[in-house]
Amino acid sequence: MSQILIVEDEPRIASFIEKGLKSHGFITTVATDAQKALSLGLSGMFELLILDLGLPGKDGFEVLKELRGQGATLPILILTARDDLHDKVFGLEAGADDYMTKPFRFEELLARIRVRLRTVNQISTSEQFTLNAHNIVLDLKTRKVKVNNQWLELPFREFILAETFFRHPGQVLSRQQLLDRVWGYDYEPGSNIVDVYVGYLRKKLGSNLIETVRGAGYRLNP
Amino acid sequence: MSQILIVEDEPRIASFIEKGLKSHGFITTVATDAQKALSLGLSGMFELLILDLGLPGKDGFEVLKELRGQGATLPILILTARDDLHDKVFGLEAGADDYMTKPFRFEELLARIRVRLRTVNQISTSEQFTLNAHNIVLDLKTRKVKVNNQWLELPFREFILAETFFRHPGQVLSRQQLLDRVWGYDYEPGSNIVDVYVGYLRKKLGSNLIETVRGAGYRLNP
DNA sequence: CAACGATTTTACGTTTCTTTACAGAGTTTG
DNA sequence: CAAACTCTGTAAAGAAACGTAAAATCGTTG
Repeated sequence: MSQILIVEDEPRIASFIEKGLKSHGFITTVATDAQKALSLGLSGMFELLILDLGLPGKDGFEVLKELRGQGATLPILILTARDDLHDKVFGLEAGADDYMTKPFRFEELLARIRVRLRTVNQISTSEQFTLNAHNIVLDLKTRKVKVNNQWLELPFREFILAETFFRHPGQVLSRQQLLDRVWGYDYEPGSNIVDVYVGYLRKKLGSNLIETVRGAGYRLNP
Repeated sequence: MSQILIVEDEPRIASFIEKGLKSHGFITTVATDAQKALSLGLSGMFELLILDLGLPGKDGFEVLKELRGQGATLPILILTARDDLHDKVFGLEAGADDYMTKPFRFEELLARIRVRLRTVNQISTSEQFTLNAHNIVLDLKTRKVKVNNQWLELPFREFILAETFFRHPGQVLSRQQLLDRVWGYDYEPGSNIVDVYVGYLRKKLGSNLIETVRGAGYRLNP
């Protein structure tokens, strides 16, 4: 599977990304400063680079320019804080292939990585575009759901939440897990937004689809 | 009957699981460290593995990865402490088939084991989805109860307690046994919660269903 | 900017679970 | 047999978890 280099100095975020990618079969390496980032990035070992522009001393941007200057061709996906719009624009001009603003949802990072890797490895890794359970079909491309033989479009959050359940049928998913995956890693804790959205899904997809596991979370009835 | 490998270093829990499984006809082996777990897990002798991720030194996770890395295909059911849930968010997908948080009820462990073994031995062991006695029917899937020809939904604890009685008709079940099976193995002793719940069931299902055996416990009147 | 849909928070009602307290039934013992 | 004690039954209070309507916020679009 693909080797991915993560350039990130905040341990919490680095760990968030690393764990998630490893569990999806990627091989990851973390570089915490510009020096390591450069040497590893130029080594040719990696198929994709995730670069946090918020490195201390604005080094992230330098790393990007230097890598491209030295002829590195691997896809580079940059992470920026939301208010650093400025950085974002220059980042793309300086050779980044894509960017995400922090905080971000893990699933979205994954999707963007897949897009970039697919353009590298021409071999389209026969991906699945629908998920189903309980006579319900999720179409991952159109964000539509077939329920009672009727196609219905779901809002963004609702769809991602549904997708998460459908990817882990029968498994108990805690509110925190769902927050991480659907809303992002640093979402305000103590919110009941997961409950609210589970309610929306039950209303639209049927009330016996997602069952409550008291004290633990929710589970897709498989 | 099936051979099950239990990887667990806490003797109390290992014994809790082992006794319960043996009494249900499984053949069990306990491994108390990562080394034994690996060699036994790879031996091909076992049809299912119960793995405590809380092994000393975070070894549990390594064992999981190593087993899958070496090509072990047997179903793996992991146990985690509730507070470690977050840490293990991604570990779940690293090859485990199911997981439970500690403390857990024995009946639930049993149910999950049955599910996993059914997918291995394709021979669907025509499982029973209802239990009945005294003109009362328990529907194990919907958690509903038919009494006086009326379907009635029971709260979680009440249902599990009822199920436990129905699975052992005529047998005296001590308060401790019921605590272990319905509430979990480390529930605070000295509580009269079993009495309270027996009271609930009597009120809902009829007062002559469960009889008191003074000084010993309760028994389902068969 | 008004209108709209999506998202998030707030607030509160409901259900489920647990403890507590005490009444009453049963047992033992002097 | 009555007092003392143990065991059981149950009401009620309290706590925790969950569900959801409605208000507030945010972002987009005409």
